[in-house]
Amino acid sequence: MLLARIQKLSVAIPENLAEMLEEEIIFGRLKSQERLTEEMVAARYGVSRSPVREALRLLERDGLVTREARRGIWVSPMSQRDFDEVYTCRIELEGLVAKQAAESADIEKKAEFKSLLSELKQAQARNDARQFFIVDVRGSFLTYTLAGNKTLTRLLGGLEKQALRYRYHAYEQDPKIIQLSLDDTGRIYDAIMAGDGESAKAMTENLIREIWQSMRAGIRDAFGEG
Amino acid sequence: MLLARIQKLSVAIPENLAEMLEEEIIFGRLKSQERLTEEMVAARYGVSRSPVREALRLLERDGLVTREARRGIWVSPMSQRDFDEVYTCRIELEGLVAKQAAESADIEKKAEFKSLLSELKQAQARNDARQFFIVDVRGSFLTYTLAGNKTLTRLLGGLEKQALRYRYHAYEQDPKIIQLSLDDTGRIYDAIMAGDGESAKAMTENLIREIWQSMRAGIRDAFGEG
DNA sequence: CGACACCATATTGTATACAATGTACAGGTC
DNA sequence: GACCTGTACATTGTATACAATATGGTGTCG
Repeated sequence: MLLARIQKLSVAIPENLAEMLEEEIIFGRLKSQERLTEEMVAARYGVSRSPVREALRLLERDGLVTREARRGIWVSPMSQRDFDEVYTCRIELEGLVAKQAAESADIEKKAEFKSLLSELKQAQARNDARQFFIVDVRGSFLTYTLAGNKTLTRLLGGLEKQALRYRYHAYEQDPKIIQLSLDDTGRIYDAIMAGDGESAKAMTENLIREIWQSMRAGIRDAFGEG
Repeated sequence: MLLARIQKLSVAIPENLAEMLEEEIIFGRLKSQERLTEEMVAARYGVSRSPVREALRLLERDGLVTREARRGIWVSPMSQRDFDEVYTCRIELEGLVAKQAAESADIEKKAEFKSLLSELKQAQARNDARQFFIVDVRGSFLTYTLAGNKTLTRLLGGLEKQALRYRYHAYEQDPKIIQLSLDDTGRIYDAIMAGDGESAKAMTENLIREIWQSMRAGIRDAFGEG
């Protein structure tokens, strides 16, 4: 509904289902560790279990649900440990993708960062967190596209969604979190547009590391160490 | 058959199918861009299309097959571009996992590297590339286990398999490639056992970078730039 | 009273039937 | 002769029926 739709206009049922469930999970309407039965999901969306199974496989791939053979499927638990895992990986991979994006020669695509940044500012000004996150994710995907590294995009796609769960939770508790990253994000976009790969990489790593550290205690209090 | 079996003794059909197909792809019995129809695979292994579909989803997750909606499924093409993608990601993530493994306090598990190293030497002495790769992969999974980072393991699982395709191909062309990494691998194992995370990380990054560079031209000649 | 075994039920796993769609080839038209 | 169109076929996508298994409760035996 939100993330994958940016990538392609696919109309396949499993992908659409997955997108909708993703959004439910990211924005907390499906809570951590809540159980999902195939039949329930199928009934709810008016389809059979076949496409539901495939959708759940996709969510499993992206770490949003956890499956135990013949036992069932649950929304993946959140914990400080999981949060740390996601963020240590993100530091490395987001840094790499920022560098590769900066090294791209696609001037026109790079220019899109300008409008994205103003959209981010608007969303921030209106305190519209949901819109902020949506635009932020579009920025991530633009970076991925520029980097032109399908493998890296595939890996980051999953991490991004897991990370967003934590970020949205943090926002709910303290809305000013979305202000934290705006200035740095702008500087990173500038470095990418300027073709300064090393700088984009370093700033991205720092930004993610900072967000990680600033959120860490709150995550532990909310979900435990894990 | 080879890789996943190390992780668990699962007997689920889709996982087993995926393992067997993985091995076929890694060792080149299923060639790059060869088409796979669900019915074909199902008939070959004597099961219905349902578990085959799930197995193919798993392979898709790990980048070994490429799916186009309603068009079909192919063994993922190999190319220098794809090779570069896999290796730039591996440098970051394998470095990270080596560091986190070194920081583990699980002495007993760490000791397993000793026997692994001697197994590697044996395989090398006998010029048994297949065995060498199998043991090497076990070393990777031991490292992943020590790191105790499920997210990172999930990400690397896929990359590892893609990388192994290229490594086995390179071996077929020039068997001495398996000697390249043995000494460095030993030093990395030592650093992990000694708890020297930064050193393990640096050496791992260097090793993978070296392997990458040394294989790059051969990959291009064999599969094109992509 | 506790523990173990057994059975009922809920849920996932697999097989199969049917639907939708993309591809290739044949035929016709300009 | 080239290009477009329509139809047959191959293949994936979805629905449904059935099988296997894990869970929870109940009853019985020690």
